[in-house]
Amino acid sequence: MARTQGSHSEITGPRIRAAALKLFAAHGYAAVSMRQIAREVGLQAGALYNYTPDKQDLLFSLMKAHMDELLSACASHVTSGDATTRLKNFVDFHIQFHMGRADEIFIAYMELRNLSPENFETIEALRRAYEDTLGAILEAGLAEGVFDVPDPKVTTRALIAMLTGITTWYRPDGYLSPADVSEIYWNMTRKAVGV
Amino acid sequence: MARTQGSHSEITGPRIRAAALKLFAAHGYAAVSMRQIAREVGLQAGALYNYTPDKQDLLFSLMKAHMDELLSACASHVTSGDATTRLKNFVDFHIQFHMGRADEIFIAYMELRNLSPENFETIEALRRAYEDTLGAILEAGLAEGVFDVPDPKVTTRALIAMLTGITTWYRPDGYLSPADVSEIYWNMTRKAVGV
DNA sequence: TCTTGCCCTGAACACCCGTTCAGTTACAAA
DNA sequence: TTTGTAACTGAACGGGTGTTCAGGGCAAGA
Repeated sequence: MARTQGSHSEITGPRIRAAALKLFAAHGYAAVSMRQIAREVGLQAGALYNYTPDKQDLLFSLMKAHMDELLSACASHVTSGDATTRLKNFVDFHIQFHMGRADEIFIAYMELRNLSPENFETIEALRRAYEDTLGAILEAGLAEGVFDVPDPKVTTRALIAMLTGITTWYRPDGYLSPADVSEIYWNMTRKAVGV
Repeated sequence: MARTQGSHSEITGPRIRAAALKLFAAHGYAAVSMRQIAREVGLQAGALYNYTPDKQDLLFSLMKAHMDELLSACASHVTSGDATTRLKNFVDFHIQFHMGRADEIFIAYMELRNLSPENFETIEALRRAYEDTLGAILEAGLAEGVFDVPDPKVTTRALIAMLTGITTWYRPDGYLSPADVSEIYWNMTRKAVGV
């Protein structure tokens, strides 16, 4: 046997990425083998190398794609308005974006240490860019004189940690709708920055 | 060669645990081999099995010890007083306790998925117990009528995520002292619960 | 219909894994 | 000084690792 019936790169490629994402999130990058990923897709391990140069790059490209999507989606949702409006937009966006992407978030935060130094630097820069959009909102609120924030950098990290924590406990079949969660977290955020 | 000079279980045991803690935190449980841990301590891999039945138990006992210490220290620091006082005590305690234990915190949150199901349940129960101490404080504040918290369970998770996030960015050689951090986070917490 | 090349298999490469154990040595108690 | 045992070595076990590659089957274009 060699090439199998109905094999197409435009189908197999995404299936490999989806399987890798799921398995990395469930068991961790180091604990998942290329053979496991291949089995999940119904291939032999060697076939994966038609789609990725190596395992490291598979992880990196998943993380990079996630961060790129995050940044561009953020840029289009959190645009103009006064600082308070933009803060609310940011909170709503962050929650909505993260809620449906538990696996991606898990990997983006947990597997940083399994990236090669250069790859780490790339992802880290994107993460900082995302943090900076919130940081800029807090600075703007300070300039407008509406926020009460002693240290915008620290507050940024505190808020992002708080908001991202949602992914660790939220379940769609729980008693809270996404809108409920958004409201609770927006109120905490709002009060924390003194609005 | 066999037994080496100055070899003592009361010395080697803690050294193995310290090495495992450091390496697990740096590279992840799955990515660290028993041979790496042994090399760090200056032993052969086989010698580790005088101190742990297997690798899984080494991880579990590190996490268990951390959680036990956390709970007992918390119980002795956050005792009596009104809800606001206990909340401040909790925040101060959490920050102070977590600041010097970056490796332990990292493992306790990141390596849960590498625990066997029974071990996971044990650690998870301890984590819930810790969360419940904060939850009880929020409930007490509600009962006293001093906190403005719509959902104590969600607020608990939000606050703990926010506070624990400190370990991901705080560096002792930075521009902020532990007291500075405590003050910033206490103010955010205080305002978030409406005091 | 024939040919080109993409997609995949299956075997192999060299190496690392957790764990076990017979054997050896340093030390403490008698 | 002798003896018992705790502490450790070094080799071995079966199996898994990421990755490469020659070769073969399938589908699309000429």
